[in-house]
Amino acid sequence: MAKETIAGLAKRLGISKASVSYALNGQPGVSELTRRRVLDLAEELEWYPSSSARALSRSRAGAVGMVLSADPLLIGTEPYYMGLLAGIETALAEGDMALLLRMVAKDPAQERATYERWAGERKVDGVLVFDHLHDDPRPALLERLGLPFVLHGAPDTGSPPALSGTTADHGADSATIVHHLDAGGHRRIAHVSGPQTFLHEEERIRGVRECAARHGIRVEHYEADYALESGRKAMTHLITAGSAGPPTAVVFGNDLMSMGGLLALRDLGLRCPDDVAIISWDDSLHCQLASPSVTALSRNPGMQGRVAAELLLSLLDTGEVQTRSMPGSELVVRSSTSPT
Amino acid sequence: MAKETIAGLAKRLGISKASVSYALNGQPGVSELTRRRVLDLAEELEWYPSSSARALSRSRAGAVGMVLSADPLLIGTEPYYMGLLAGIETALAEGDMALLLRMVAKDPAQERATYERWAGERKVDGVLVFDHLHDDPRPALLERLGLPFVLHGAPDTGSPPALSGTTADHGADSATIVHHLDAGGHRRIAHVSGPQTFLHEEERIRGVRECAARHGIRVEHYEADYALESGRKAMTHLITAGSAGPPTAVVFGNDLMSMGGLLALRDLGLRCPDDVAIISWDDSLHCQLASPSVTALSRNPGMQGRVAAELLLSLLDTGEVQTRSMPGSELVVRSSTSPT
DNA sequence: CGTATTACCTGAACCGGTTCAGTAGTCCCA
DNA sequence: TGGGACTACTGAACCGGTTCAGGTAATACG
Repeated sequence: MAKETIAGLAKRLGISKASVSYALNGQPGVSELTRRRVLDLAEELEWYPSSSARALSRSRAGAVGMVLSADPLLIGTEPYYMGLLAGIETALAEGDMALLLRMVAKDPAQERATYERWAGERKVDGVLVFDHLHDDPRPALLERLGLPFVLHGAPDTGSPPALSGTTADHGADSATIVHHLDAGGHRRIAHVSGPQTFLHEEERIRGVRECAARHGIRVEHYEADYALESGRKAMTHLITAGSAGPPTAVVFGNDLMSMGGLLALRDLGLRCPDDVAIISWDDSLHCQLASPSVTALSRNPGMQGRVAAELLLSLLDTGEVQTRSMPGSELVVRSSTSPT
Repeated sequence: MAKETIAGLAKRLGISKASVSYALNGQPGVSELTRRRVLDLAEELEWYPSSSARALSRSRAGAVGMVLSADPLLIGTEPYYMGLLAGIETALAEGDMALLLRMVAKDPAQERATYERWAGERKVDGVLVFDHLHDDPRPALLERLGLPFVLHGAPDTGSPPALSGTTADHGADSATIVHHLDAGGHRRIAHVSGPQTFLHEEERIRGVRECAARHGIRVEHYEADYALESGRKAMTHLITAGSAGPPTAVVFGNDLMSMGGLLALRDLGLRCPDDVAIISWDDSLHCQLASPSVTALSRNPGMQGRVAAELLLSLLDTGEVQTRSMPGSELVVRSSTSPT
């Protein structure tokens, strides 16, 4: 229990520190016999190498960082993040990396300051970046800081890729959704997206617009901010601010907004799906529990986190910059688009 | 951008490493002039001290750990954890501590191994422990490992407290709930709790039983496991396995089980609250969105996390073992207990 | 005026690992 | 028999901070 050190182990075994180190790290330069003796002793003493000493001499922190930059309110209610986190942690644990988590209010300056600090202190070996923005300043910043990173939801920039990241086929997702609505006979739909500063929203908007055009469906776009209330407001606006007739179906950018939309319908005395159908771009327990239950695109956040983390690990390990596309999302059809 | 070191700064300024270190850490032994020069240069160069070097020489990791030990499925759906995390992170950030997060399946051996590893590697300065168990082996383990910890939901062990932790007044919470049901005229209620291995569940069960007895209310207890399905099963059992008449109100140990209960009622063709009222021991968006919306005890997980983290910080800082009781929970009355 | 005190500063040791250059010893083969 | 190659091992430097035990020089005191 007294804190042993490598020097201590060496003395006990009558060999040098160097040999102990080689033995522990599976490096050549020691006989099998010596290696066994070292490993056995380490186990017997329940000894582990000091992470800080190791980090110092290897100039490697043994940890990756992740800044969750969102409204504290949203963080607490958005199940997507938890799933993502779980996936990330699982992958990192397998690669023997620790996860440093930092939550900041939606404030670019704070996120930036965190990266600068982490890079300066060499506290993390790399970071996971989420929600790629239009003209995102973060890749350039991280590049300048020399901090390796993986961009979750990166643009597909051809090969070889310019930066490491995961890509999702938003066009295919859009098509899945629009096809489903088309099959349901909808001719006037609305798309309530998150902020267009997010690159993936831009792609989704385009995807929906183009696919709808091909099917001769009129689509109205409304920009909101992922919060429950903004979904409610969007729906109210779409129904009451009568442009050329209200939509018969509304696609929401996440589950919370979908819930808001549902509430708005109830307040307006309209029925879902009979009067207005609803689709959520994100599945979660909320969609299952709502009444009516909400048709949703299941994106498997756990898997996404896992893949992103694996990319980062291999980037740190081999320096290999690569992108990986997410497995296609699956549409879970529920009552909100199935007229009775 | 070239990675500066303390030696580099010292050379530039023509002074010794020691002086630079003293200046940076606000320690005596340098003139105000020198201190300013050092700080200015550090800022100009965007220099930060290497965390691993600092950790090594101070023998302090600058991080605290937290093991989230739960079903991956539950972690992803249970909003309580996210709120807790957000609170913890906020407090830690203010104290300049990093948060190391580790998620493991509900497996005591893995949690134990994580603590042993962290202690051995001196990777964290302390840990946050959640969900105090009956005969919890963790305090003794952490004591043996010499790892300071704060127990969230510790028993109130008089003064001076034996270990650092937060306490909640489960008796008062129980009373709040039972009073509300009593006022609603309920005479036969059921309490669907989480596993009794959790100390707080034990206290809740006792609290509900005793308070109900004082009011002449009959209470039936059912042990479940926090999952949606178990709530559903519990409700089904309570209604159909007719003991002396089904309850007119059911208290669920968390929000997920409450949702399950609601689903079961729907399946059984019963109406809430007219046939059976529901109260959740945990508030969340689910309770607000459900139809009917569910009366819930709001426990403010963010605040709880914050307090726990602050306790740990002060324990690490001053070594002071203390307990702090959580601000009382508040009952948010909604439709599920308000007959129309 | 001599000495004790203080303020400021420095060289060197230290934290606990990794790693490089170098030293024996062994084996092999011409 | 001698030398090249290989294996097993070691001492010491190094990573980048912190901290301790002095050492000046200036100031205070009797």
